[in-house]
Order: sequence, then C-alpha cells, then structure tokens
Amino acid sequence: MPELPEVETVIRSIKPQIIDKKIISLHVSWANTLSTHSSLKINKLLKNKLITSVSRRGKYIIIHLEKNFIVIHLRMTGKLIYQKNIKELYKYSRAEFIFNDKSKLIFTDIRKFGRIGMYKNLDYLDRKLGLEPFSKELDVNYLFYKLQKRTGPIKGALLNQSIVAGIGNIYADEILFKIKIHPKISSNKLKKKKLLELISAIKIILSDAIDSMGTTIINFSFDKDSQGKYGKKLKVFRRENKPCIICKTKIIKIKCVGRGTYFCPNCQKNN
DNA sequence: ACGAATGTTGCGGG
DNA sequence: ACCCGCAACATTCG
Repeated sequence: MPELPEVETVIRSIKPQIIDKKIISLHVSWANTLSTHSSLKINKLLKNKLITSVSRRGKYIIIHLEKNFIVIHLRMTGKLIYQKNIKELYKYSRAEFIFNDKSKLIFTDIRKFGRIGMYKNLDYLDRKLGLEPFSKELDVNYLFYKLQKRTGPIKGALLNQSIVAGIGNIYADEILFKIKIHPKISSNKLKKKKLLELISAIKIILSDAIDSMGTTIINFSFDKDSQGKYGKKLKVFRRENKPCIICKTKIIKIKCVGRGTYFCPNCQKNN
C-alpha cells in the first residue's frame, strides 16, 4: 500500500517517538517477517542499541542504530504503530520492538508481505534503488539514459524502483495524467522536453502528497489511525467512469504492466 | 459463492 | 539488460 509519500509520513510520525530510545528486544510472531536474520541473531545485534535516527530511502524505512541499520518495508498492508503504555493487542501484529522505557513499536501486517531486515550499511539499498525523486541529480540526462534502452510502457519505468525510487501505482497514474502521457507509451519514445516535464511532475505530485500526509484508500494509516488526505486530490486513480477534471471525458481503467491503471483517454493519447 | 482484484517486490524464464 | 508473469498472503468486491 504505501508509496513514498506514505512512507515519508510514517517516518515523520515515528521519528520523534523512537529516536534516542534504546531497543531492548524484538519479538517476532511471524518468522518470515525477518528477511536477513533469525530472531535470535537480530536480537543479539539489537539488544541495548540506541536509535540514532530514522530516515527513508525510496519506500524503505531505515532505523539507524549505532553500528547497524534496521530496514523495514511495509509492502502492501504493513503499518508501524507506536504504543506508549501497554494497551490493545493487534490481531495482525507480526513483530514488536520493545524500548527501554517500556514503550513499543508494533509492526502489523494483514497480508504478511512486509519485511524487516538488518544491515551494516546502506549499500544494499543503494545498489538496488535508483535516485530519490527529490535528488538534484534527477535530471533529464539521467532519465534519458535510463529510458532510451527501454521499450516497455512508461508506467512500468515509473514503477521500476531502480530508475526513480518511491513511485507506486497511485502516483504513477497521477504523474502521467499531469503531463498528459498515455501509460502504455514506450519509455524510449519520450523526448527530452517531455522528460523535463516528467521530472517536474514527479517532484510536484510527490511533495503535494507528502504535504497531505499521503493517500488513504483502503489500508494506509499512521499514528495508529490517522488518515492521509491526498485521496481527495486524486485526479485519475480509482476514478473509473468519473469525468476528467480537464475535459469531462470518462476516466477509464485498463491493465498496464499487470496493474490496474486509470487515465483519461482524451487527455492522454497514445502517440 | 467464488474468482478477481488490492497501494509491492523478488524470482524465474524468455 | 529488459520484460513479463507469478508467487508471497488476507480480505473485500462484484
């Protein structure tokens, strides 16, 4: 579920709550949640370690320890809930960080796709992921270089985390609508002038969505049950059969790179 | 009632 | 290197 704006919202909400706390233990109730270590091993590495920072890379949440990094991916339905005083139990709790002051960070995940791993540095993420959308290095030359050899649909390129990190299904559709590009147009067909618009749209849509604290449609929430407000601003995503806000043509839904894809067939022509 | 779809990623194979 | 289809899983929708 969460894309970059939702992940950014989550880290902004949990950072002040967990920074400078010491982790006592990590209790894992669904073993596959751990992607890199056994529960025993990760607990040895975590025990009494201080959280020095919390950050984000693409859609990954990074909890900085003194020597290591805990990396969390929420995938479709993962949530992080900070719990100050011992209270409710969560049916879908998969792992719980226990801090020195008895507070907890609870990782819940209905579909069990979310993962928690631990790394000595962030090379693993940097190798796998492309540029951050707000990076100054994200320019026309970089995008052109990445797209020129690709013949697949531009939407697939936007969803590809090794090009620009953090865009998912919602924002890919919104970005393409903003600059009137058909989602199935071949990636290498875009001229440099259009790539300049694309970069600008990526930055604008994502930063607007962050300002709205993300999009809540089905699952996303932060701070336990706060909802993102960007859902109200969506122009095409999940607006099938509703009028395009520009031309009143009905928004249609198709399959593109295996994903439900919404666009305006009049504003976003395939040529 | 049951197959399809759901905001993601990693894998295998062409 | 790229691209596609599928699997990982639980719930909701038509």
